[in-house]
Amino acid sequence: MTETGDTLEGLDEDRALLDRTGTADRVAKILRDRIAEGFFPPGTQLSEKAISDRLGVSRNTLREAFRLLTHERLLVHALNRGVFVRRLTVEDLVDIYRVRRLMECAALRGLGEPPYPLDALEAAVERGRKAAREEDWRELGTANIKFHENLAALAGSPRTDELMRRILAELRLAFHVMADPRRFHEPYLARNQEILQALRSGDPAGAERLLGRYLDDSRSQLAQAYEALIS
Amino acid sequence: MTETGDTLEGLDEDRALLDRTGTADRVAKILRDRIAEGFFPPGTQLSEKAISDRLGVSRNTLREAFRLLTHERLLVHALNRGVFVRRLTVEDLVDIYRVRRLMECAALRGLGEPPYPLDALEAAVERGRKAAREEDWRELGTANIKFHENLAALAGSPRTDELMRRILAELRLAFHVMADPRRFHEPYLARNQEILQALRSGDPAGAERLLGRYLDDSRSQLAQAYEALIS
DNA sequence: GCATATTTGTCCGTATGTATA
DNA sequence: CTATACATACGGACAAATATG
Repeated sequence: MTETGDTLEGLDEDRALLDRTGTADRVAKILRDRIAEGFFPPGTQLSEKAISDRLGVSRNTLREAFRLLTHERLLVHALNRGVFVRRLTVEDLVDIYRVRRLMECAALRGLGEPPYPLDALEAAVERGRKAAREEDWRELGTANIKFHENLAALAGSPRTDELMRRILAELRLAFHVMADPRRFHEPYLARNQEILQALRSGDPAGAERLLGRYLDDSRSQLAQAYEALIS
Repeated sequence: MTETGDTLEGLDEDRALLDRTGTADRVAKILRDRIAEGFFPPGTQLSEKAISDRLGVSRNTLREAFRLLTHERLLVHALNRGVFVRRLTVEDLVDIYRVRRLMECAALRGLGEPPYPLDALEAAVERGRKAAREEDWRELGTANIKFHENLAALAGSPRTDELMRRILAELRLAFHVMADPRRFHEPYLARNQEILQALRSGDPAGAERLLGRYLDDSRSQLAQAYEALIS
């Protein structure tokens, strides 16, 4: 039985987007978005033939797209068996939070004198509040992630930005298999606000403390629920 | 079969997976090594036809290898023009050192109580001393890089390890275009030893201070020389 | 600016190897 | 063990873009 068969429906609309720039990159973007929104859940096999037929591109081109996403760790490649949407282990989760703590705290610690460019952080919080009002928990999760992406961006390093994008995209793989998204996203909106407030008042050290606790709590909660889920 | 036979059974599959790496991966490794050793200097165009002919693989396979290396930032891809060995800008250099400072210092700061697992660091220093004795400056540069790779590895995070490997491979692109490699590698051997000594004596904070100065000095020296070189 | 040769982008058909039912 | 489905890798084809004279 193939998990692929039933989940190919919406791809026809994406076909229209296949104009301009490199085909493989465009295909990768389509698949990346599908994975990010949970359309292809972790564990799904992505069949070369099924998808290349549906998207109207050759298998060679699709394979190039697969390579891209494999390097972004969204797919895993089993030799002679094909590619599958990554299934995170608990160890992966723990490591992702280890890196987040390293990078996000280091970004705050490296700040100079206030004021800081906090516009993007304000926007992310506002986006989260709107999502919470509308009870759109997936959107709230995305907004929270955006907040921390922009937090790390305070380091002012393109490579750090890319690393954070990658690692948070990975983390989203875990979000999509959680049963009760509200419980996993709503409490952290207020805590993001606290962090932002500390930064606004020129207290990066305090913000770093809050952030450290935030990450520890989030990791514990997620890892615990995740462990129960995949066992 | 004996009970021993049963417990060893699974290993056969692992062995099979080990030798059976795909052609594209093997090609990528060949090219990666060539680039790392400076055989293909930055700016070189890598022709699809020339290389696929020479290596005896099809163009499609070679292109997959190119994709891998492009994602490792060792190659750049110009649409309809081909792939070229990456040419670092001064901004790239500065950003690489920004990330190094972030990651390496954070790794030291996150250390718990001594003693620490310093074997790999000792080995890297020893390798550097040997290279210095033999006046093999390229090898000394490699040893210094290994030292810092293992320094970051103290964080105990697979993702951090991978990031450091990638970023230090990028940095090597700059090393290869430097005129006087001795001046750029020899002074730092002693400073690595100092850092190691601080760690041995259970003083990670001191090691972090030394490391910070090391990175600042190295960056300044490299960026300055590099700027003069590419202008 | 133009015409030509070269190189890349994309796709196809096929033979072979591999895993799974 | 066999059959089936799928991935791997190759070589060839043609269009499109680019470089060269």
